[in-house]
Amino acid sequence: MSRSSSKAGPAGSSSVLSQPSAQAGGRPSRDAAEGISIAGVAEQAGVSVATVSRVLNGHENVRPATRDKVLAAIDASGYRVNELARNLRTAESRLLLTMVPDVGNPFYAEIVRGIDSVARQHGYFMLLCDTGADPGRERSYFDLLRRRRADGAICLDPDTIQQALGEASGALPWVACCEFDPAMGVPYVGIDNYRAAGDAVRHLLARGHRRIGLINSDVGYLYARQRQQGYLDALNEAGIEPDPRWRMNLNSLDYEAGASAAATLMNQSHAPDAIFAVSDTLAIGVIHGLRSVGKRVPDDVAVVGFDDISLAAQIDPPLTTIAQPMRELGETAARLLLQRLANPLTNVPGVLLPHRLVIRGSA
Amino acid sequence: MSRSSSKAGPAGSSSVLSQPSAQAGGRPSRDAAEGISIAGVAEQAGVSVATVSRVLNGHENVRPATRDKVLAAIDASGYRVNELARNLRTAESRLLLTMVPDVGNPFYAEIVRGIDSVARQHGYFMLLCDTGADPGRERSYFDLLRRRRADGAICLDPDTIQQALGEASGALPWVACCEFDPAMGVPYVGIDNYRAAGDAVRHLLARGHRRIGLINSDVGYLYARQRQQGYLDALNEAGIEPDPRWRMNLNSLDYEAGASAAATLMNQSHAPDAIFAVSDTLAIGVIHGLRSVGKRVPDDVAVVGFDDISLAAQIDPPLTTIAQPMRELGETAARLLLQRLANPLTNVPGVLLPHRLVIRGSA
DNA sequence: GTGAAAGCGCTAACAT
DNA sequence: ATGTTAGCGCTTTCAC
Repeated sequence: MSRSSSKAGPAGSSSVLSQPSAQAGGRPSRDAAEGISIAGVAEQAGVSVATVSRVLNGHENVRPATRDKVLAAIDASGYRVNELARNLRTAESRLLLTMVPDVGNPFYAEIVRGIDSVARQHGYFMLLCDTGADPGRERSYFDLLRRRRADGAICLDPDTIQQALGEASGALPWVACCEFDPAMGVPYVGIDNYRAAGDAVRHLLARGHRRIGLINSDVGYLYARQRQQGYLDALNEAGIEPDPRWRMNLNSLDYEAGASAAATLMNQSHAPDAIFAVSDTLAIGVIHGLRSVGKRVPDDVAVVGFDDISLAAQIDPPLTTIAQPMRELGETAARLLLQRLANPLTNVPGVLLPHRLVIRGSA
Repeated sequence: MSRSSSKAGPAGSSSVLSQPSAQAGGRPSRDAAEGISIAGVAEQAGVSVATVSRVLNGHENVRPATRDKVLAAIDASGYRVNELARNLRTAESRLLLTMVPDVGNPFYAEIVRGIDSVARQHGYFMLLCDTGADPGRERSYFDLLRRRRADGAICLDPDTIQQALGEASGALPWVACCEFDPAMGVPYVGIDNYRAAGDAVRHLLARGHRRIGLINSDVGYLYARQRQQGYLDALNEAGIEPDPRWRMNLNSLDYEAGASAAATLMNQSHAPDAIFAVSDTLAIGVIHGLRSVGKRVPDDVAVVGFDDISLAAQIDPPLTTIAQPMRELGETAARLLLQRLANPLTNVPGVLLPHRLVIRGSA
């Protein structure tokens, strides 16, 4: 493995001169024990590399006796396929990448599980990339795809970042999940954020609230802009003029961010009597923040969240929220990607999954 | 597990010529952006592949004019290095893997960030693997390492799973984080779980509690066994005979698991008046479960958690817990690994980081 | 059924 | 400063 460090360059470092190997073409040094190749197995088994390759790949036309010899040699030598080489040959890596803005947000966890399970089911590995919603990091992960180290990718990063990837990336095998702009021409799966936000607000309205605040995430997210519009329109339809002072955009979805936003929101004369937070983590922070300024939930201020992470049911009071079908979102994203991989020419569709209002104690 | 390559593919890639056309402004792309190799660039630039390789790798001895020609050709062709080939040649992938039992547990998020930041700082990519604490999955991810697709790995999975990897894996470049058995001879970083658990229990004792329950995770985790021992010994030292009915082992760290465990625990005659949960997520569930059976925290039952995830301060009541230096844990693990990669021969040490009791409202 | 040999795309000696 | 060329370890025709 790479244990025989390569920085030392060729032949120098590991004094173990393996084979005369006279030729030019400085090979990275490697020690024999670790680095047995298919050729070594072939030699040990007294067959050709082609035959070894055949048994490795389960081809039919190998005599059982031969197969056994090879298997024995593999076993004895502890040989492992070097997939780098295999992939170079087959031009596929069987790796799928999933880019998320924040692995710490529980919302993504279930989605990721969905992706992972269908990927694995189809013989792919899914590897998670934490981009921190940073364009530079996003870009470098995308390069992994561009440079063939992964076969495909699923991106949950902000719309604005996706756009910045450049037009060239449109040809790459990736799909957008949860955060997507249909106009971008990339396959996607997500929910109808506009309508979902409207549903949340209409629930609050039905409960008799009129001064409804919105705690939103960064406007770099298209979903944030859509949910805001849903919020605005629902209010307008109810004949309510939305007060700009009831709205906040946060660049973090952390609990703390929600808590201090809530405190800020309440610290004004005409404060809201209900708050719609676009993420459960935010909403949980909001409840905490409300409590810290002496407000009771839902009596003084009602709170509605978004996502329905598992924690939502556990806090006090249990959170009323808009549920997203997270597992399915992930599974669908993976299927879309696999579909695109299998046939690069077909036009993979965008799909919208249903959301659902879950009424619990907070509103 | 060797997987025979699926039928998907190769034929498809050649027909890529007539690709997207989806986007407007449809100037026919003058090259099959997919297929160009270093040889193509060399040809376009009128130089040899060696020269192209030189400018690609920033070598000195290239005349500026030549370099420019090459750069232009690269630019015009949209060429990207095929890292598979590069890696095959250099025998390193610059990929680091991190295996976690559950990406959904917030405890791991900060650790992962720590790993990621030092990895990136050193020119490595860190990719996350969700093993679900499943031996099979763990094993297959480990194969990525074994088969050279990653240069190194950091494992946070249960001790029992680590052991099952087999002796051969001892030679592989990986380190254990948070969950480790010094006897295994693998570099590690973590905390003193035995002492930390003792500290938690002693705090409860100092608060006057005598019937202290333990809600623990699966015994497959060494840390669970160590914390249980710490709990037991602390009780014994205080002259208290630990009642086995106060102890539970859960195979999940989910909130729900904690909630129902708490309910079960309280549903007995001589119920605990305090509970030590070995994870904050569990503890939060415990508080919820306690509330659902009519117990107040901390008045009726005190609760101490473990980890100090950011949520711990946000719930009601704020959670008293044992803080682990998560970020540092991750950073240290990454440094250990890098160290081992740089010099496979040095004996990388195990390191223990300090924990700390954080007293808040729940106990 | 098995082997010989041609590359996959790249890097690095070794020439020039 | 640049070109030639030998592989890295593997899969896969094409012979036998």
